[in-house]
Amino acid sequence: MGITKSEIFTDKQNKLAGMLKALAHPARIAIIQHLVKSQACICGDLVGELGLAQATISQHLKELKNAGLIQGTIEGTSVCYCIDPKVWKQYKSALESFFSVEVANSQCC
Amino acid sequence: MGITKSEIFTDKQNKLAGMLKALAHPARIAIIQHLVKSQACICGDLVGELGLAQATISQHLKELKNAGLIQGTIEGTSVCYCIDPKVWKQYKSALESFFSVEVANSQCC
DNA sequence: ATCATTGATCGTAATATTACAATTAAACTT
DNA sequence: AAGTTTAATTGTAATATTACGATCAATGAT
Repeated sequence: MGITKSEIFTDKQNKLAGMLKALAHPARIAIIQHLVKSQACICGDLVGELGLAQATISQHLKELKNAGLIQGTIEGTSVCYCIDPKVWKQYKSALESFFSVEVANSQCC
Repeated sequence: MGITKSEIFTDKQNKLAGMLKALAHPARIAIIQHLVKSQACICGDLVGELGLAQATISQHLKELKNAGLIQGTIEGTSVCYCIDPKVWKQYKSALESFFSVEVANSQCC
């Protein structure tokens, strides 16, 4: 039906999936990379950099904001976006611990 | 329009987004965790474990298979699924290098 | 005050995803 | 051979996502 049955999974599973989803789009990856590179930046920049319409970028920024990954502060007519280092580290360690499990090296079955 | 404009992003960005997308669902996280725990397992198991219909789980398994994360070998009437350790390590290092960039610790702007 | 700039929001269209019942295909069991 | 079991596939419905034009709200510039 297009709706995820969140209630049957653990909080951790839902949260991890949500984190991954927030970054599961090349535009959002590109935005994050751009923010990292310039350490602080303005939305208008991105509209020039990426080849997407202003409304579309604003939508992606909103998702990243909802995920807590970025913050925006109003700066005159423009908005200054940057990565929230605390949340970034949380993401990093959550994914690290997910991927750090040992996977059997033997052939399947 | 619902279609991602892959052509305007780099291969790396598209690939990374694809990796994240493959895991961006709690059911797929749960499947991976179950496979890790039991090191090798059978689909029927999962239908019992998770509370999803067989068709739905089969669909999620297909996506993980397309992403290269799991392999299935036919074993009589059932299929034995397990994680591909090589691809798993690729994911791990790709995400590690994405998250390893230093993010400014100062307040925004 | 008027105009320009910037970015959020609204409305809409196209496509993708999630979920499941029903069916099918393949291999085992009797 | 007939029936059973297992998992893939098909068809379908509901919802979500992606994208963009148009508009709106807020601030700055003239």
